[in-house]
Amino acid sequence: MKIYNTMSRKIEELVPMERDHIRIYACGPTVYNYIHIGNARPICSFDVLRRYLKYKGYNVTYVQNFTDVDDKIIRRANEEGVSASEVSEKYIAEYKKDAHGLNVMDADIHPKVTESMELIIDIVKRLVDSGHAYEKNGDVYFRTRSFPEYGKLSGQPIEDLQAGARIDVNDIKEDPLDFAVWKSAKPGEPYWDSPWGKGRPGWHIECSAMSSHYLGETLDIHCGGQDLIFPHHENEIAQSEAASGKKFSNYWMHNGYINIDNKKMSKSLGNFFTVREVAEKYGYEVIRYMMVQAHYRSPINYCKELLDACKSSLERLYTCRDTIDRAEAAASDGEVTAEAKEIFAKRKAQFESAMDEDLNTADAVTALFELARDLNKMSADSSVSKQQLISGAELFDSMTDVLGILYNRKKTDEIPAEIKALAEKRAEARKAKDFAEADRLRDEIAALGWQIKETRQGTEITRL
RNA sequence: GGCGCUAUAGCCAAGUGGUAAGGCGUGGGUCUGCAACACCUUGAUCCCCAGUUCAAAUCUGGGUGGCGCCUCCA
Repeated sequence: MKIYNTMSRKIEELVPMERDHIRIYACGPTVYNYIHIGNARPICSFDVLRRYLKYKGYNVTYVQNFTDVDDKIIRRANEEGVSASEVSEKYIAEYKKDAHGLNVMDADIHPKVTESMELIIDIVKRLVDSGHAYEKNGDVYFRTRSFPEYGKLSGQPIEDLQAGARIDVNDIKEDPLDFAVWKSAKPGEPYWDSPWGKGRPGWHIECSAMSSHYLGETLDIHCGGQDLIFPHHENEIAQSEAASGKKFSNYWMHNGYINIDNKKMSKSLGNFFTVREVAEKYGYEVIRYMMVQAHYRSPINYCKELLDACKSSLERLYTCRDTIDRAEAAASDGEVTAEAKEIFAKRKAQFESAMDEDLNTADAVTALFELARDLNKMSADSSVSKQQLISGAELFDSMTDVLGILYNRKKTDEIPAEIKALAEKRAEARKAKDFAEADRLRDEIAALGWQIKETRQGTEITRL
């Protein structure tokens, strides 16, 4: 399989360090608010990566941190008059609700900054000892010029960075390019004891510390949003490689943005929609589908029209899947025809070659829709065998599992006796060709929250 | 100013030099009491100009438009 490596700016063959094992580190959220749609993108995109690697038979170790100490968290805590940890704990829980709603698997390890202080202090110590960092007034700064390759991920020559940099008023630093790896505690802030006094970690150092601890000094893949390329990932590379002397990550993957009116959605611009509010209107799965229907590196322009289209597309897939089940229940035993085998093999190959090419989920979705059409036709064919439908459904399910969609299939809920009675009355009315009465009963059933419709395999009653 | 991304139908969106997937929507049709679903069908000289080539959405050069990053950000 191939993936686009931001470091080389090329699509490369993915070669793991260990043959069957892939170690992935994904930058997780700073937990000071509900996540917005833009935050949901890397979560979903890299969940698909993980699912596909597993589908391919790899053992995946996936680590995603929670940044639970940070200026924004502290500010929020002060605004609300609660402790920083109350804020972070609350939003970690809310994050998990959203992630689960989006059908995102939990990471194998979800380290928190507050629980990783020893690791962080240790790496800062090593950087100070080796001369890559220095302490000033209780702060510790990374000496950026001590890492000559600085800028290699973002493609920013170090001189241009300096020229274009927003001027930092902090004149404590030796060089404006230097960045904090440890910050001394200001009054009222949470702090930890360190060799440099009471303080807390800078933003970038946590990922260096946690990733190497859980995954080793060299990662297979490091992922995150495009806006993390600079400075976050650039700084991680500098710190990690300066500390270990080894390559930090073999591959770098970055997802594209979600835009609103063609402008980047971000918390700082305030033009964001939370996952929560969109999910209330459309359901989580429409969001998930929206992520998957485009390629992960392309921008997505978020709008109502897109959500509506995604919702309809998803319904088509659900209808197909339900139709297969009904047809299967009605079908009799028999062979999978050679023609069907050929169709299934073709769709499978189509799906895999799309996914192998830098996770082209847009093309993978095409394979899924074409399979859906094939299966709709088979389901309508009265001579189709049970085995053939089962085999098709298995393929269909394996694709939707990789994409992480169709996870809300309605269980055949128990139909209340009241509804059953009304449905029966309607069936009699239809038999007697009293269609006005039949339609009235259908409306009555709908008013009670149930939907009744005719299918090729008979009348079906589902919850609205 | 530096670095980079992008331009494909009404909308969304793939596309690996050989003559444009898929989805949504629209119009038409088949099926069904109706509806819904499904199936068939309806649609693009691929932003502009030049070049390379037997052949360009695809490669090269030059425009134009849109977007992002350049120490808060997914």
